Amino acid sequence: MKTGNADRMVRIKDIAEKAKVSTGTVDRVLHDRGRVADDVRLRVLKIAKELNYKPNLLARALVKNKSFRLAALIPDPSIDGYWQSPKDGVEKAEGELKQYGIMVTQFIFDPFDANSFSKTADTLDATKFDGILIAPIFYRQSLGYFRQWKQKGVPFVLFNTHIPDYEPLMYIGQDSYQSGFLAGKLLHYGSKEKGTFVVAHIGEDIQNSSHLLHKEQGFKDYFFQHHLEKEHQVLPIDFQGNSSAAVAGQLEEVLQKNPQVKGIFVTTSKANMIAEYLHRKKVEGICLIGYDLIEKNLHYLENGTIDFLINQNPKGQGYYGIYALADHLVFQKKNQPIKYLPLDIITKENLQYYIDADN
Amino acid sequence: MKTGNADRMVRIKDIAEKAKVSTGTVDRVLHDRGRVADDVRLRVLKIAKELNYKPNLLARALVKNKSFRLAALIPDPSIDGYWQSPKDGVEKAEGELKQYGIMVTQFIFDPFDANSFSKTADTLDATKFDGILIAPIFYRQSLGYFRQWKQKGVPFVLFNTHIPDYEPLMYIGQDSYQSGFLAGKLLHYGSKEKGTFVVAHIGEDIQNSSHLLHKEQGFKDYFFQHHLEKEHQVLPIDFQGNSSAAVAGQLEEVLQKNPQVKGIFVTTSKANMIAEYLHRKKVEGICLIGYDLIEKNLHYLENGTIDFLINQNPKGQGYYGIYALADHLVFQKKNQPIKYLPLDIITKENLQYYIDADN
DNA sequence: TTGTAAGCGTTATCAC
DNA sequence: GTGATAACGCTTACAA
Repeated sequence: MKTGNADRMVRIKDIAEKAKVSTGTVDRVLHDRGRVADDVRLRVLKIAKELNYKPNLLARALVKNKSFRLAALIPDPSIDGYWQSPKDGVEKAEGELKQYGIMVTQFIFDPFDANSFSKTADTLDATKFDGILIAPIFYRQSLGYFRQWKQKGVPFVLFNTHIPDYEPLMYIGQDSYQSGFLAGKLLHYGSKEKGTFVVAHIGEDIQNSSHLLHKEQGFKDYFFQHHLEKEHQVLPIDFQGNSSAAVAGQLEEVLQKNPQVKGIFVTTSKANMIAEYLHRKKVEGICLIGYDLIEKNLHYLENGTIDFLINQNPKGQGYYGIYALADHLVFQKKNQPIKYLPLDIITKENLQYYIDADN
Repeated sequence: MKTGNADRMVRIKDIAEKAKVSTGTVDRVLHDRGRVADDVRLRVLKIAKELNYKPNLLARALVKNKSFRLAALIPDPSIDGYWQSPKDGVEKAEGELKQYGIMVTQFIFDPFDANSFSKTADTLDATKFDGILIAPIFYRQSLGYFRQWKQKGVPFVLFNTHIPDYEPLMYIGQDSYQSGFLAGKLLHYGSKEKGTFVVAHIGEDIQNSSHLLHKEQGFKDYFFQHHLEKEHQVLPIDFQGNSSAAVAGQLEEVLQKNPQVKGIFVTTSKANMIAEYLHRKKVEGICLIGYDLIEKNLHYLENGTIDFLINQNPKGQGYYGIYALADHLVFQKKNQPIKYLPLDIITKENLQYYIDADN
């Protein structure tokens, strides 16, 4: 039977009394604001440590009572529905943090247009914000802004895509390579006999999207590390075009040439396009794995055409992103530099717990 | 481009001014403390609503500065390692909430001894606590305490096992039935040819553990609902005894009698006992699914003997349990009555994200 | 029935 | 360099 430490919280006042100085002095020491004699400084520091002083975040936030303006640069969900979730997460966090003075302004750009990204980022006057959350899906274009923000001392948090240059306050998101590796496991588990697995890249500029290649590499490495290259051929394919019809045409051809295809791993959130074909043609015996719990995918997950979806908790990315900034600004907690969100394996049977309102 | 609402938070003082009364009166109205004229009451209420007043939780918690004593009734992790995680979760939450005056006293009992449970619960003087978190794994024995606590007005939160009688403040945990259903899916996906699936109950008094039966039922229903009863036989077995040796002996017999066993679903956290046998005997072609990320299971997950573990986020159960009480007591937020935690599917390849320090 | 004022722990602004 | 003191928004004695 263990009891939590019952002693009252140590306050600045306690330190002050013990050090025979005023609270103001203690505060200056604790915050390194200078203008304090060296011996006093050391004494206060020592006592603070002895007493294991922990600031009362409540009181701090209360007195600061400053409002913080955050900017969130998010791709347009009406163009790519995937981004609805991070947006929801941002708004959820905003709602919860409003009482701490957090206000979020959203800057929405076209995820398929690097220009739109730049233009939107240009309208964001960094001097007007205390922190920035951004999905830097265009690497080259992002760098310049990072440099500016760093210079101006505006902290920024990355989500979805990691760009370590210029040291963001934090990165929140996925481990692409490992998710591909996981997809390898899931397809192999479901289809152990000899066969071919297709890695389908759909509707993205592969050259500019290194995370898709990471996924592919992880997938290949699964079979490589398990010495399965002989039995299981991996066949990466770039599907051109963004319509179901275009994908269907190319897929038909692939399947004709490779009748021994046992599984398909879609590296983007477009698994529904493959599923549409498989379902319509009543193709059996091909396992299908994709990413992301978007509406269209869920439909095929529920009717059994898609076996698994790997979920990157996109809502959580937006949510924790805003929280990371708030923790930094309001509570002055320090953040870990990287937070990888779990690779959730979603199937029809456990889906409900991942789309519940408050996740 | 959408901007968060910029207006300053409405304070009690604002309402008071508008209603031409003092803050004290507003406070009394808002907290239903009576002693206030009816017309004033209505006026204040109306204005509060108009202004969309939301109390500043920070300030409230700060001034209350009351310490809350919570009791946590948890099974002994040194007897069943599973309980280490909820215990960790409780302690993590305690650490974070200490500054809000939350103190937790742990009451540890033997999970295999209903008597120990009762004795431990007896030592818990409910009048000394402001809230109770409990894993009520003994149904009959729990009821009496619930009744007492309800009577004394001490809020209690359940985790791991749901007992809706006497309306706990909240239940946090798993959906047993659905997890069995999920296990059915996973085994079937990995082994589609004709065969037998064993449902293994290990080391628990089945009659007293209705959740094990719920798991079994969910598992069976998966095959039933997919019209697979003809191809896939489900064979429930109660393994007697708690040692690996005992389990191995019984398992050997089962496998001899049923050479067509394609998968085993262990309804407890003891999958490692089955795995130990399969691994030692180098049995191939049997998929194995169990519960819970305990040390022994992880070993066999990592060497590939266990294919999947279903994780109920046990740490989260302890963590959210304490938080639920804190939200209620400190912040006076209202809780939802049930929080089902996701059924996480864990495999070797995504394990790392679920055992990371801060999950 | 209502108003006033002290105080929660921290920060920030003064005056010394 | 240092110490007093007023705020932040809310609760709660206590006074009126």
